[in-house]
Amino acid sequence: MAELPLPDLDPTSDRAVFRQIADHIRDAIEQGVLAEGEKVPSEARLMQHYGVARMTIRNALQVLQGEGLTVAEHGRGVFVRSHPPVRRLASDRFARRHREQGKAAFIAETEGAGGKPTVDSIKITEEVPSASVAELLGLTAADSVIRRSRRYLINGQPVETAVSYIPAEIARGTRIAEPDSGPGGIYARLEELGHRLDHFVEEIRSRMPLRDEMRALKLAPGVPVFHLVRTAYTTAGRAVEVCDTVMSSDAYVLSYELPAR
Amino acid sequence: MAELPLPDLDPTSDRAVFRQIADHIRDAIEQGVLAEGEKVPSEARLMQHYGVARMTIRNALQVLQGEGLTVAEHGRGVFVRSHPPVRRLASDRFARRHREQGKAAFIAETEGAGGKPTVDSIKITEEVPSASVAELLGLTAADSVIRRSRRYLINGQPVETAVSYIPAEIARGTRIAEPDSGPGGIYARLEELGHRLDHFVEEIRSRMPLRDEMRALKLAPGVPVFHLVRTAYTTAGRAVEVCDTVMSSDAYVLSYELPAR
DNA sequence: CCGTAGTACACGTATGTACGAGTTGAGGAG
DNA sequence: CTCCTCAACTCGTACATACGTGTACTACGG
Repeated sequence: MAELPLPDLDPTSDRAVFRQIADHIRDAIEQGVLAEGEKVPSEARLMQHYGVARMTIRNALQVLQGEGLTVAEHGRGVFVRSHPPVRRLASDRFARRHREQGKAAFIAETEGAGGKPTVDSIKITEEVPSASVAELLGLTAADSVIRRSRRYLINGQPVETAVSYIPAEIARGTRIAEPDSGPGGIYARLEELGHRLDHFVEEIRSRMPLRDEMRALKLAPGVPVFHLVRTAYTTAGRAVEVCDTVMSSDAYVLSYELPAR
Repeated sequence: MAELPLPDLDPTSDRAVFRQIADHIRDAIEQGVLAEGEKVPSEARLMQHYGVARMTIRNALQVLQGEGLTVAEHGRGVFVRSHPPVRRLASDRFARRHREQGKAAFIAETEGAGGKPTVDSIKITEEVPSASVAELLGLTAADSVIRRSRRYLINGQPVETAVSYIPAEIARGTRIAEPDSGPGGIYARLEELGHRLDHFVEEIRSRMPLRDEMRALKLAPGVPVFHLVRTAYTTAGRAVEVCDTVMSSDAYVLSYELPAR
């Protein structure tokens, strides 16, 4: 590794030393002096360069990690985070013409982009929905739902977890309540059952992942998630599915078209 | 403050002590034992309770702060983050019927929700666009754009920064190039100039804020941002504006309607 | 009664030390 | 030549200590 030219500390500045150091390294990353995947000087080297204690260096590195700029690997070093190729989700991704090709949206898209899609951890239960799901589906406290949860992976890398809720009255006993929901996915099944889909509403939040989500999606520290809740409505105006998904934010770009009229 | 009932450490666990402590406090927050805005026991008290060094406690608190669950206030204590009321952005927010009311989208919405909207830091320049903006607008390297940047606040709290790019050929000399763009905002001006708007395309990313963004939006540590790029297209199929906005993720829920056909 | 100075307490920054644990590569044994 | 051991280097965890700086309450004095 060539010598990384880091500036010296400014003793007259009232900015904390560890912040100054974080600034130096951040600048190096943003200006490409430290490229993606490249190794940041070790804690020991930085201590020597700046003449400060190890904790000061670690504080600085922690700042960068919190910003999602670096990842520390135990025993190897600290590296500039490399961003994986992103999936771009277009607003027509659930259009019927795609569904009629016989593949679920995720599989079709991923293969189209040259990736190897996998779905695992499929679990199906019947239960009483939470208050928010019940409200979205227009159900009362007495109704129950079929809950389909699963995890999506691209080339073995988890990118998204999803949980669908369908009124049990609709889905019970159908293929929707089985692990393999068949060609075209559950939206195709819903239409076969006479629920002609009209539109979806998606609500998007962004936040830091919970502990379980961090594990399920193998997220690096400092990577937020999209939390997306999609509700499917039929032409009759009835909500027939709610899908609650959590997506790694650095695997996705969401794209929507809005009317101006 | 009543005594917070925290469990003891599990010495047989191979989970790091500071992680165990973070888990305890996180559980207390998630189960509502520690409510929003409530104070987490001080570092000194936690040291005493667990019988560990201050650094161990600080590491634990840092974990929670990185997850966006708590905020430390110098001299006061550590508090459970309270989430501000969120603005829900609907996909019809740029519909013409709203525009014709004479108010810009942001102002109308905020007042409707009972908040006091402000716009500040309005800066207007003419410059050569970046490659990505030029591509979205379909411009060549020789063309320049009018750049309108501003910051939006609700009740004095900054929630969003936005930068619009409009081809200079369209906007130069018009009210679009002036700080006060007039009733209905720049979309109304564009339509008056004969550019009838047809639709918008929004691309949404989520990531941790840069330093400047953190300052401009007064973001707490551990709060990600939405990065939204909207392109406006006319009925003639021409892109007439690109708007690049950064929004505090805990002030917004984005909502979109997708066709199923 | 009010204002202010002082003090206790809170988190922020920084130093130094020690040991644990994962990774890597060099060098020796077979 | 190959395999294995071991040393060196890396980050992870944890201890102890000190002082700085912002906050809030109390007690004193005017």
